[in-house]
Amino acid sequence: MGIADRRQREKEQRKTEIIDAAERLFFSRSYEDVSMEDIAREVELNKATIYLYFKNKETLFATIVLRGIQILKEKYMECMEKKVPGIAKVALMGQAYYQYAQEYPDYLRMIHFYGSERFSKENPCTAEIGKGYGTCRLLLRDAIQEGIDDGTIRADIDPFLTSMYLMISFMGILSMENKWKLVIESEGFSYEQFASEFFRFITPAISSGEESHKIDVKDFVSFGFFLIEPLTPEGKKREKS
Amino acid sequence: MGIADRRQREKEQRKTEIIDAAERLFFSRSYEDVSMEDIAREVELNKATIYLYFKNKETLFATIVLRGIQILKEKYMECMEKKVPGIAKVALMGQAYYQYAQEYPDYLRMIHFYGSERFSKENPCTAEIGKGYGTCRLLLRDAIQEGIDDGTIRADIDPFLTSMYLMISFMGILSMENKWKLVIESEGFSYEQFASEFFRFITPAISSGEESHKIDVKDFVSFGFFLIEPLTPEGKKREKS
DNA sequence: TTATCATATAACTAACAGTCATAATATTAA
DNA sequence: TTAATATTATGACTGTTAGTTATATGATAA
Repeated sequence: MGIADRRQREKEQRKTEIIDAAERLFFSRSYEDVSMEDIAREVELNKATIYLYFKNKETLFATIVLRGIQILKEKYMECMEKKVPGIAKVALMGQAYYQYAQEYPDYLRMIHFYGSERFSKENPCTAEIGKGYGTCRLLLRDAIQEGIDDGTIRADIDPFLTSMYLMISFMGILSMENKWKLVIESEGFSYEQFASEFFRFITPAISSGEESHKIDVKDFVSFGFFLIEPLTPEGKKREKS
Repeated sequence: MGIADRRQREKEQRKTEIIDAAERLFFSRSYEDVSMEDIAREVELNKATIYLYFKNKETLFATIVLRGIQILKEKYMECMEKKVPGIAKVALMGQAYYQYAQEYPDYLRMIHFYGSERFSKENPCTAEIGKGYGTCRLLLRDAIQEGIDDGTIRADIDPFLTSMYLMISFMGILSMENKWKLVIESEGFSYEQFASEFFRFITPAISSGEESHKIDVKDFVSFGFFLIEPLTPEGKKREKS
């Protein structure tokens, strides 16, 4: 069985080599600007060989997207394990998304591109990606439920709907590299401010508002909150004015 | 000058015919699934003729997107003219976006597709589209400012940032036709509930909370609020449970 | 040494965006 | 009316790319 094993290993390795090569190219250029020929050249194989390992270009792309989703999922799971009130877990998940966007901008770009209607084929990866993202949202929902139970999150919201709203907001706000970055900067805000201020904006929508459970944003800065830097009392930090 | 005038008119008309034909196709099929040949066949012209009127496929697509943006812009301007408190204008704009998504799902789909990184070329339409969307956001910002001034919106938020957050949320929530529709429905919610409940969720983040200015959501239902149907007191309307 | 099988490839097809030389048609000038 | 000119339309083309196929290579097993 040793030989068959080795061949299997070699096959997996080849596949990984192809993914790695494709990733290098997709990280630096757009989907349309990377041809299968380019990838073949990068991995030093014939184009047709790639088709022995991947059904098509979409599947190869999706495989890389899946890598990216797995990393995000792990970040979310870590948030859930923290021993903090529910609302803090929600905040941590917001921060996790932000950190992810900083650490893996290319994965995030690919994830969002894959989300566009251009891809919605029935390749097995798509289901896997959906499941990965779904897990993140479920973890967020669980965190919200915890917050409702421990009194830090208002009890009249639905955990599922709220997890959707927050997920969509996170995604929208942290999707667009260059899309609205220019608009934000032209108004005298930094991208960090834009992201961090969002949490201050959304907090009243989530928080139970109970004095006894009230959480000071500054508390969270200490353990790495969504807020990158403590806010001034009046909550404004415009650079120009 | 009559002849030159007529020729100009005829040229404009041809252009419109091409746009109309392309629109019919792009409404029913995706960008990639509509070829320039298809459009040529639809408008009964040679493919090369289309290139006399439009630089390329992207520009033709962008022209249709621009049509869609104009309609949205008009909706937003109407909201701004209403004689209601600032927070109500914000709500009306949320509702305008929802109504738009119901009335023109195909335009909305095209708008969002055009927003993906696939297009970011320097064709003049792109700038025009950006300006159109920008106008909507500016109107929303103005409504927020009005709300701060009249005391219905909390004064510690920045109108610009808040307009960005709300715009991104509206877009995210109303973008995805089928993307999360299945998820929502599998949880026993209707798409309408999903959209309307969002406003109830977000209100505490915007509202000044001043008792004297407090606005009852039911007040808005009467003049066509974002909320499609009055919510039950506990704010839950799950169909299954 | 030879048969078998998986892996790799060169050469191919089909589809599409965009171009160009040429043709058809309308306008102007004689 | 007719010839010259400008405008609009077209068939046939190029170049590129995703994906396929028939064939070759090389390792393993008999």
